[in-house]
Amino acid sequence: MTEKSEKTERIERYVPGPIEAKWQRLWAERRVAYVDTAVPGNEYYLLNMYPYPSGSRLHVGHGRNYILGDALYRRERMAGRKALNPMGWDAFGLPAENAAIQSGVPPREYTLANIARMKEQLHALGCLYDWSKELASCDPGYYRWNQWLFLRMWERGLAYRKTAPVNWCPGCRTVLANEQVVDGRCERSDDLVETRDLTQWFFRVTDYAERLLEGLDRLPHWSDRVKTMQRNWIGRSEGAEILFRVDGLTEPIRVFTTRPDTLFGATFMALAPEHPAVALLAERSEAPRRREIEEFVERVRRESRLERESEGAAKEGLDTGFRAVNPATGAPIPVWLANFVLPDYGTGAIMGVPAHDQRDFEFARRYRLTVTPVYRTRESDPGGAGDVDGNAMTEAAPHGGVLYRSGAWDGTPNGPEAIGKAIGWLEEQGFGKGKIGYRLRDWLISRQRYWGTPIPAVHCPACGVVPVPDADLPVLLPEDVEFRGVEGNPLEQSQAFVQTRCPKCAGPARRETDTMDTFVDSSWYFMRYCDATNDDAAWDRKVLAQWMPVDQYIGGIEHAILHLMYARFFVKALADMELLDAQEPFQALFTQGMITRDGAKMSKSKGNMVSPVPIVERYGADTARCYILFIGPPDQDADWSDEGVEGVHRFLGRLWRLSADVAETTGHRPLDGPAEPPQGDDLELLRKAHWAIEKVTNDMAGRFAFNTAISAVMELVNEAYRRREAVAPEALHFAAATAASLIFPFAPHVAADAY
RNA sequence: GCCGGAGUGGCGAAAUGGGCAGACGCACGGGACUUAAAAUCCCGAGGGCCGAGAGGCCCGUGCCGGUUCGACUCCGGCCUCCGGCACCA
Repeated sequence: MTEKSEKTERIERYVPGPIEAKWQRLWAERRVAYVDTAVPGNEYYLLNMYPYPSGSRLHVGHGRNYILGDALYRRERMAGRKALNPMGWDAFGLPAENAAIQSGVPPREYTLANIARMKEQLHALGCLYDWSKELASCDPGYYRWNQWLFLRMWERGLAYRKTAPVNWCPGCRTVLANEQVVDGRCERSDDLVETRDLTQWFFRVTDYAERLLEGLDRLPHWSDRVKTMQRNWIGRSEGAEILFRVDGLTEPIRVFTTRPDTLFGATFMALAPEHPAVALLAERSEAPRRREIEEFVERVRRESRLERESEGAAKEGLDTGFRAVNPATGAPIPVWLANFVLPDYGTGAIMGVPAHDQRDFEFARRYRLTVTPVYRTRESDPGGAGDVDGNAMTEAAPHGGVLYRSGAWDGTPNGPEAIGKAIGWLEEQGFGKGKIGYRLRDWLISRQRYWGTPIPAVHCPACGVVPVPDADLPVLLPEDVEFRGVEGNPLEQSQAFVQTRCPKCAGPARRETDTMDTFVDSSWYFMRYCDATNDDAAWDRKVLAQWMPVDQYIGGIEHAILHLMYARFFVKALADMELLDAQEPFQALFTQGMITRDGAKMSKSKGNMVSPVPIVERYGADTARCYILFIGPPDQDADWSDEGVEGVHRFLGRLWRLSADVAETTGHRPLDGPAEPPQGDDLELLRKAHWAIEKVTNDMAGRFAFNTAISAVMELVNEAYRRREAVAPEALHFAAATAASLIFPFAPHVAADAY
């Protein structure tokens, strides 16, 4: 081989493997990502949503998430920020338990094995984390504080038990939060969800409904999309609560309505079959009617959520025979049971105004109830003085026109004024008051499963439900449990766990066997990272004050409601307890788009997961990283195809060869020493370099337009490479150095090597 | 039904405080290097029409209108797709 071809050979061959191994080893050895969180100054807290280690393989969607985070993290480091980038594992949850049933491997073992493999893959992608702060929610050192925080919630009345109809998934044999029921089916197993009565633990999220809603206005760096989803979920509506006296009952029945102004048109009342007053009404009825009521209640409750809540479902009702009094007209109105009245919204009882509400109208027509319009418009009343015939209506009249048949409110135009008048009158007369209703319901956190944080409570026959004292934490998950997939919570098998002493009276007692929803674990893990090795407390408030809120949170849109709302609730509740100072957990949120495969979401069960590992093996981590960022704007969904990988790899090869060429001709590597100012025609290349600096800076700041940032560096490299024989070595030197710096956050290994 | 987002070449996509539409990349075509291949490099390309050629003309950012010297971008009205909520009183 001649000397020239040897040089050509060396320069033309970009072999990422050894380069990447070298830099990854150096970064790990030098612990470059380590941050002493107790020392203040120029902090930047970047966070990726911690992964659920359900399988051993990451897919390219995960990859996109972590690469995005790593790129931002490295940019902030380059800008001189003291950047914290921790990683951990959302390690509790049902799949590990199901795997145990199928394969006999204990959930802990299964989970730890998955964590080890996923960690390797993150490492192979060149993602840099401060592993000294690693946490796993299944570690007693973590869930101990989960239990501790639960006890604080309990002390404040924010954790409580109640018997309630709950969503029961027959497949998972556990209850689900409302949020985990999608289209009447279990979000995870897809089974039809049933309703069961169980005594369960709840967090009182509804106490924070208003603040969760208001807080959204102070989050300018969250997308409208996510904020809208949260607003819809909280579902605020203004209206009034009205008391209706019912013959035969001592207590009046409360009704929630957004249209108290139509009270004069309320011609019936309808209760949800689950309404507590229904039992009393049944009790006080004669035998045949009583049986009818009981049968109706039974029938509706047997319907699945899906059947009951689907729009086309027939409106079924039953006249209880009881009469309530319309407080405005003084007239008796019938009290019905109706399947369309939901037990857990408003008060579980409605006033029926068929003339002005389509649902009430349909119900009234079916059961021949009176329809009394109280608004008249010009169309329905051309003469201006006549009556609107309720019997002739074919659908509910839209709100409009002015009130009539409404006593002192007559003539008031439809709108806030009419509603205000009605509320004023109700309050004056003691018949009700203005009220704001929310769709949001309390968070059901009990799970009848093994692989979760045990709820630290003891059931004592003498003292009732007693909290486990802080000093006795953690309540450890027992190991003597077998997973056979039989009915019931596996935790109940462990006698050593279940049989205990009451912390209050020391008498024999039974330990609570419910575990916590894993969304509890993920509602505060970002705070634990800041003080991850603290054995005396969940965190030190002063340390936390330096790092919270998280500066930039990155994750999937699928967590737009559940996780993000619960985490916000935790921060607000714990701030009220003076355990921390932040009011919101995440200053800025970036939700990246999903990567689909032929339009379908990637999932283990569908078997359509694409792993980034083969790309790393074939082309190196830098190519994999740049390609995954290059496929499109990161906030947009993308359908996976690896057809463009070669192009990105060619680009990195050109950059590498360019810098090797510069080193060869100038005797330095591109970033060593200042170059002589280029002159003449070289200015064009210089200008291109400055253009790229500006473009990459703008694209990365706020916009997260990594695809166009990379394309700008491509342009710079292409131009420099094309003209490498024609321009002065100094100009080439400058262009190569600029390109290496700009590409560093995306392709750190090759860039570091070019330095 | 209410709310949010999107619609641009063969494909992924650029360009929005209004100013050359299609940067960058894939795939494609032509060429250089090579015995050959791989690798690498250079050139071409939205569609249509006219021209031997250099080149020229017309059309073109989901549809219809509007504002403007000028619109992918702003305004009005639709269509389609994606996502959230929904018998929520």
